[in-house]
Amino acid sequence: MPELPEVEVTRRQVERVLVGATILKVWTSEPSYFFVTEPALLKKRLRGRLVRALTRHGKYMLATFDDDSRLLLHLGMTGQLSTTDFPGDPHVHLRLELSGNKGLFFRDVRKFGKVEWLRPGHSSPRLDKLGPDALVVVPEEFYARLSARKISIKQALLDQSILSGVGNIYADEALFAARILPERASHTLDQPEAKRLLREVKRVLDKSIQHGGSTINDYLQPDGELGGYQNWHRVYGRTAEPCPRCRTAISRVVLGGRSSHFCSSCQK
DNA sequence: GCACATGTTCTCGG
DNA sequence: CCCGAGAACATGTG
Repeated sequence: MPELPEVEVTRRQVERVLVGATILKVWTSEPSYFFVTEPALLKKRLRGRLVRALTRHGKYMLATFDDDSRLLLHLGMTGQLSTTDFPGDPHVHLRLELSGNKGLFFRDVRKFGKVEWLRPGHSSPRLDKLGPDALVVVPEEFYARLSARKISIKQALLDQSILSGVGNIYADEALFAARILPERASHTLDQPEAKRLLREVKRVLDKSIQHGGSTINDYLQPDGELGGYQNWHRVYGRTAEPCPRCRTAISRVVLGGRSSHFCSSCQK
């Protein structure tokens, strides 16, 4: 479900109920690796806190509280934040009761998501190793980072320590738009190609945010609405369908353990 | 039963 | 240290 656009759409809606609210009550499911911070400690640290801000870096959201402690959230593969509860649903792992009769609910079927509380003035290794956000990075830095690596450009885009926010869908869509093959070695892209690729990365991410993200299986916005950008995917999930530019059948290969969809004719 | 899934992280061998 | 392949995490869908 969640790459940068889905996380940003989620952040914008959650911000409206969370910022300015006080956490009155915290409910958690049983301990699991979903909880980087143990549920018992998490409850103790969150109760009574006033939320000052909700920001995003790549696929991570970060809530900042009145005492300068923070809460790091990652949606993993199937995580979703909702402003309404899922009564009786066994996949809900965190429920926050907020002032003003509001609530925030974290559901995650596969539990690849993460919740980590950060004490004031402290960070987290997961946060520290992230590369620049895909919507913020400038072309010069993007090019420099790609030039330093011999892995495929597809794997470079997916590596969150090189660039953060791009996942499997938007990597394929951006490479198609920039007419670059996913197997191309990262360091073989020249400066104009890197610039073109970054422009398309940003264009694809922005457009998806405008459409509310991509709903492939179960992604829902916090208000329960479906995303709409899946209808604009040009190669992702379209193996063997005609390329929208040249009608060549879309190819699928596995790179870094993830499927890559591309046109072997118009991507070079 | 099998293949596959929008993510991250670790291991092993080269 | 860099790189690729494969697996692990947990659960669902087709």
